[in-house]
Amino acid sequence: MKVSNLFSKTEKKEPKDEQSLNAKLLIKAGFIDKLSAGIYSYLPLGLKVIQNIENIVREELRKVKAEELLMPGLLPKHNWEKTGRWEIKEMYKLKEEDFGLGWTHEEIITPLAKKFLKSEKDFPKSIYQIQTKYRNEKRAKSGLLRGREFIMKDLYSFHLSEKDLDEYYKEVKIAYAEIFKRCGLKDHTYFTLAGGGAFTKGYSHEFQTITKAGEDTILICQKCGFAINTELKKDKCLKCASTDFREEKSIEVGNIFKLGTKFAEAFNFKINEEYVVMGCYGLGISRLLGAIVEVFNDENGIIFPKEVAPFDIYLIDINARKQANTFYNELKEKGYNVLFDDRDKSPGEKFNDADLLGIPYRIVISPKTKDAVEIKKREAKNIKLIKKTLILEQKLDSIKTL
RNA sequence: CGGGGCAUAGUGAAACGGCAUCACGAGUCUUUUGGGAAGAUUUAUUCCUGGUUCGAAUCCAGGUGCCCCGACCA
Repeated sequence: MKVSNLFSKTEKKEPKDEQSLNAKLLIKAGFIDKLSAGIYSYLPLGLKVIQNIENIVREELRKVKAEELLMPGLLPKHNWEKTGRWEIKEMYKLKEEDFGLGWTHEEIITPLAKKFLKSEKDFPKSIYQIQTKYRNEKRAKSGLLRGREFIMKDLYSFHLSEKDLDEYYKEVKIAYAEIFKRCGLKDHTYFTLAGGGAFTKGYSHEFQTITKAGEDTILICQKCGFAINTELKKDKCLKCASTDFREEKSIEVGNIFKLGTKFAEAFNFKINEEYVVMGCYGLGISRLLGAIVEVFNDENGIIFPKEVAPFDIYLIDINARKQANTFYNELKEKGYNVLFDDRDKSPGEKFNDADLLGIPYRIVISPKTKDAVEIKKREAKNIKLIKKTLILEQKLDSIKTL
């Protein structure tokens, strides 16, 4: 991709109508555009990151044998009356129509599963979707961290016993940990015990990413690392009984619930006279983008972890357009995702944009560099001179001197 | 849903009740090129509705939108 062909352009100034870091940086860099409070467009650059996150989620969920489907977003009142959740304030309802916009999908997936899962042989089963959700937030805030419209992955599992659910729940927990690790958030994300909200009366587990922009507060056990959401107000670790906690602000990026038989009862979903046991597992895709930006940035812009970055390399030429164009094509042939800044702009402006966009590697070609290129990791201070052939022969990540 | 703040060009800002101005961006042309270049030129129903006034971006009333704090929640 060439910068001159990009749909979006970077802004020199931050938007004045955003206070949160993730929204400021993502708008300034041209990843998203605000339509209304808590409602954003994902521009081509932002969508690339979203798709990278989605693909990580898909790959990890494949490992726990979940199948992907897509349910409607426009949902009939009928289903919600069965569970008594039509009156929940978060649901956007259409005036004079018995429809509402989907904020979660238990009411749709349960009767759908009942239609296809007919006998013991069909269990266990887990299915998920990645979809735009709508929630009537009284106060949308913090950019992508709390929107009225957002992208969410919701996975639902169906079991014939509580024990089987427990086992699957553990598998999903591991898959989630892997997802957050690949998104670069391993050291910032904690498995946390929390309340059940509108989903279950029991406990739920959250994946909480530490950031000052977060709206939750968690207590992290200093002994075993297990965390508890302060909404529960426990005074000792439920895992190791230690009372030594560290308090942190955090944002919930994933949440897993054991729904039990609540929804199976509402829709009379039984196998061999026993209600089906369900689990549900949410993960905020767009919120994750916001959280990543909140965690990884500096005064010059975003610093994307490599697996989610929109491109691998930001290529700049200084009075060497032709050589850069050749190298651009060579890099592409080697499988790199390259963003080539081919604009007639001053080098300083290109350096600034390279930093702002947060692409992991920046490569500069100029008459000075000859058969080498200048290469710099986004977070590094120093520039290295590396031969072109070396970069084309091996993977960038495996070049030790970088 | 309670409280506070704000609303002027694509973006960011200025203008005492008296000609809407500046910077950047974007378009065209010329010259430039190692951390946000230079010149010329083009680029606006001052959020909406009503009121006060000879005259309103400015004052008043109502509305709408956005941000922040609180309550609530992925």
